[in-house]
Amino acid sequence: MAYWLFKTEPDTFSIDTLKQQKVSCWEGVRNYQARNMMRDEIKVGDQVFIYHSSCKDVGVVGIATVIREAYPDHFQFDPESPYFDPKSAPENPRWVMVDIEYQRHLRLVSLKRMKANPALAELPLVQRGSRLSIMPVTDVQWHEILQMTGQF
DNA sequence: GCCAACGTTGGC
DNA sequence: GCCAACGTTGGC
Repeated sequence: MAYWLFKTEPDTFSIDTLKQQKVSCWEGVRNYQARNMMRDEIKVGDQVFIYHSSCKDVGVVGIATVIREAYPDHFQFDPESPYFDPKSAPENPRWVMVDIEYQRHLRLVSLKRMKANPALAELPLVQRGSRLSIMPVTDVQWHEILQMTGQF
């Protein structure tokens, strides 16, 4: 079982939306590094921190579980979708998604606090200018962030 | 809204 | 395969 962090803009899709839906696909990842992790490494049962970006309270806000491994993201074929990719062919889909299930909210762990924690210096999120939308989290980092919520 | 940092594209 | 130009991301 591995740990991950998924970024989302809460104006588009928030932890509250996920809680309401209970289960959701994670569509719209259009970055090769992030795609490769979904395609090759993310497994059913993996644990995911949900992170809110581009908003007032930037940081980790909750936990979800992976319930379905990579399969084609159909939005890439939908011309009406903002995630449409005209260069992707249905017989050879370029982009994939996974499904996750809501687990619980966490008390916000802000980016500011994560940046200030030396134990998280290697987290891609904290390293200068990283814009990865999906990134691996080590066991140590996972538990450190959980500790920072003060809730365990 | 600004802007730094990073990814992608395309000409050569 | 290099690299300059361009587009996007995301914190502030």
